[in-house]
Amino acid sequence: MADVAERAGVSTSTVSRTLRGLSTVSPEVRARVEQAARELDFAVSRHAASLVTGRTRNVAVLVPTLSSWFMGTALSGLARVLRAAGMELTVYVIPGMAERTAFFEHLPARRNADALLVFSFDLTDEETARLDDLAMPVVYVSQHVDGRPSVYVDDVAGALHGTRHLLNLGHRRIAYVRTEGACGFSFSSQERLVGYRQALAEAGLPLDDDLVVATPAGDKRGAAEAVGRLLGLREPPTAVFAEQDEVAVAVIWTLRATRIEVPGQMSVVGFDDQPVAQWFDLTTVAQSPSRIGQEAGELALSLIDDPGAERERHLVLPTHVIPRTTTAPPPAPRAEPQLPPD
Amino acid sequence: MADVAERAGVSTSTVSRTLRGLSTVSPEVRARVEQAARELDFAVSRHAASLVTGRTRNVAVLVPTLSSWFMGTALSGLARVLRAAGMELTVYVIPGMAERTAFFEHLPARRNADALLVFSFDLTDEETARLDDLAMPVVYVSQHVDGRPSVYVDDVAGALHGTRHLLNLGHRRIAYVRTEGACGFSFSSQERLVGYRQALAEAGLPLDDDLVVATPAGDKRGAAEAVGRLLGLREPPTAVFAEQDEVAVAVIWTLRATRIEVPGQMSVVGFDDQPVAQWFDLTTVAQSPSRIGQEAGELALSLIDDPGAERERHLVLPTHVIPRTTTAPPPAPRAEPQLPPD
DNA sequence: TTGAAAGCGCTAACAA
DNA sequence: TTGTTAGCGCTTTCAA
Repeated sequence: MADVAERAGVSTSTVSRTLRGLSTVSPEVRARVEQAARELDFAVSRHAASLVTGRTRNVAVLVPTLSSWFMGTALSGLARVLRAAGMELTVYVIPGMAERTAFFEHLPARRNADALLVFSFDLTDEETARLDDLAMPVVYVSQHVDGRPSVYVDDVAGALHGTRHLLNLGHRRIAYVRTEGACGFSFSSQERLVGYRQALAEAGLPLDDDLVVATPAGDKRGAAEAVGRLLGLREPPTAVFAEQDEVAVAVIWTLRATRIEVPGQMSVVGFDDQPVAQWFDLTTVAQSPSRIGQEAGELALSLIDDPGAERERHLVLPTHVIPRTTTAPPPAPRAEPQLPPD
Repeated sequence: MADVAERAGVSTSTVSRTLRGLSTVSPEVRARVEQAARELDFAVSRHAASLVTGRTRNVAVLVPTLSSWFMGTALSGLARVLRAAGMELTVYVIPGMAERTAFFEHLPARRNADALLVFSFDLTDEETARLDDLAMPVVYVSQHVDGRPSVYVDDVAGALHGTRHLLNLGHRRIAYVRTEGACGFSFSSQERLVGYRQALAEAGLPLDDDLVVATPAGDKRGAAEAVGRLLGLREPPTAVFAEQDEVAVAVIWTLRATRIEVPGQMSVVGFDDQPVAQWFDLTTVAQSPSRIGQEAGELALSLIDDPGAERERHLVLPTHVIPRTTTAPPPAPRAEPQLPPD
């Protein structure tokens, strides 16, 4: 910066003021400084700047992975609003327990970011408490933490509507396939199951635990086992509500391999509306991670500007059912022996 | 840090030495300092540290998007090696031309990162030159830039082997479906087409431009048009090599909707081995973005430590064909009128 | 093995 | 409107 100042024949303060766009610089001087900065390819050191301002112009995110549709899409949405605000994005990827422990022990984001967005973790109270004394706004995404700003999709309503869609088609035996082992995502998982149960209760149907099975996400083998359990029931389901599209697709795969027609003999509903849902023409509950990322980013920015505001703001985003071709009315019941035809 | 020093009854220099793991600290003092740091939840300000060391312990990446399988997986691999090295990861998402121009104009990474990884862009010479005087190592990923460190998959060989697989099955009319409009990814795109042509040339087959069609990635409609053009040829293909799995899936979708059997009447090969390839049981050329990310990260770290080394290192990663159920020998040719049977 | 002091590159308060 | 000066929180000589 001293170089720029010298070349423009001004002091470093003036260079600083010019480069930050402060209005207290005369046009001629501004022009000279900008010219000099361009010629010298000068870029302000954010480090030096934040040392004195205390603001880093950097937002940190904590994510379990980068390689999922949800995370990729959400972070793209977030990145857009941060870029527009001139903020940078630092990503902490915490795939397992060891890394998680290390992160919470050292909290490396401390003093190195202006805000932290925590995605899709099911935090312990202790971990939440650690984040509380981080001295920066923390926004919880895809989870709700009481008394802290959170952005999430209405999983309960989504599952409720998806299940209702099946009920409205006439299904009475509806299974729920949840994911297991997807530690960190268990939050949405719980909520969706609640919505499913709520729909059944509404319809006056009993909750049959045999109809709730689990499988690791995206695993053909596990899905086959889960479907196998359902098909082996005394009274098997005529429809399946899957916690995620990937699970729905695995279920459909298994059913088709067994020559069980979808939706002829079994209807399937997913949750997400990932690209794969289109390829399978899957009826699904759509959510918009990109919107989630965007809203979370905007909330974080507003908290940075005014740490008092919206401290307890919960933003609940909507979902909507997209009917496609994997749902239909249940097959006609088999002739029931005890009732003579006509 | 002053607080920690006071609490431990030492100078800030000693705290600094302790926290950086320097060996010139006596065990008792080290214990006291670590204790104090823990009690005060102290984390070093990277900003202040880098101001004096000149190293930021931060690696920047430039990516066109975060919401693709390739990027998500590659960045996960990269994040792993960076975390192990105690480096942080800053992501610049540059989805369009406007953002790209802005990035290259200001080069915000300058002085704010120790290295830059540029993913999947087809850079102009001018842009490359800009990056050259960034005063930090720049690693090019998924592209080769002469004389600069690059990490990429052997797209030519991949497409060559994929096409050969079709040739070996007996196919002679093989179409190539490329993506268009996916600006920034055009590099791999070109290379794969080269591999395809090479395979045909090897087999002594003519290059028929009618067999090369384009479609926007992941677009059902566009794929239908492209497939339509192929099916309308005087001599339609019996197999399709698709530049990416997503395109292959769209092609299969269209074919099946038209009651053209895959692989009975048309074989299809993809490139990537994304999860969707499994769901479609797609024969494909597999690459490992996670490995790419990892290697790129390691290369960047080594360049940071020793800017002289490996300055021109090109790391070319292998691919392999995964045969699944979308490829088979071509259908028996129709009876040819001019030859009497037997 | 430890401490004192200088200074990294910037911004902010104050003076001019 | 501009310049001078102090100091942000560290690391790094250099001296002890």
